[in-house]
Amino acid sequence: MEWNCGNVQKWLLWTEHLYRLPQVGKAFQDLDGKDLCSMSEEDFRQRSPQCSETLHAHLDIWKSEADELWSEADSSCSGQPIHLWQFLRELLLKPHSYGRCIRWLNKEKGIFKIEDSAHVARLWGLRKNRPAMNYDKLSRSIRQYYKKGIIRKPDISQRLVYQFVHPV
DNA sequence: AATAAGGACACTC
DNA sequence: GAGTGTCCTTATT
Repeated sequence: MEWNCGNVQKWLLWTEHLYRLPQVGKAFQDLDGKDLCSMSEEDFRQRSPQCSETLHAHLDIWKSEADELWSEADSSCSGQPIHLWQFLRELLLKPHSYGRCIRWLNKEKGIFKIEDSAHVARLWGLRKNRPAMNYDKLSRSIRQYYKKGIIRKPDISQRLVYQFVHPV
């Protein structure tokens, strides 16, 4: 609801890339976030007959995750390079926003579980501007941390459960 | 089918 | 050269 026309265009660009859509930005040039949110699927159809279904569905996903995704998109504009382990820490520090997709199993020991791998990967992709990010690739990066002593598997290995070697 | 481990290579800073 | 991102094979759950 706070987006200006530029934010809308950025979202469109990202969505085009994600779903390999043709460029539709021009058809939405004059819209800000409020306009976009008030659009029905029929409204989308009038502006972009080819992509209306995809755009409308994807906007629904964003609406349902509005707070968290807005903060991600916002910080990616002026963002410093962030490491994956720092990003995961950030999410874990905000259980109110992210507790449904990643949470501590044992905060003292730094053990955490990724409850929704696709969601966490999507958030990471947003932060890094990598629309093609998924859990396969995110987890590969986590594994790189094993030999660096940043993250490891807990003593009793469980799916989607990792442990920070140096808990805060 | 999803996740896990790690090699290999490309890319950006 | 670091830190991924991408792709892949193989094994495990």
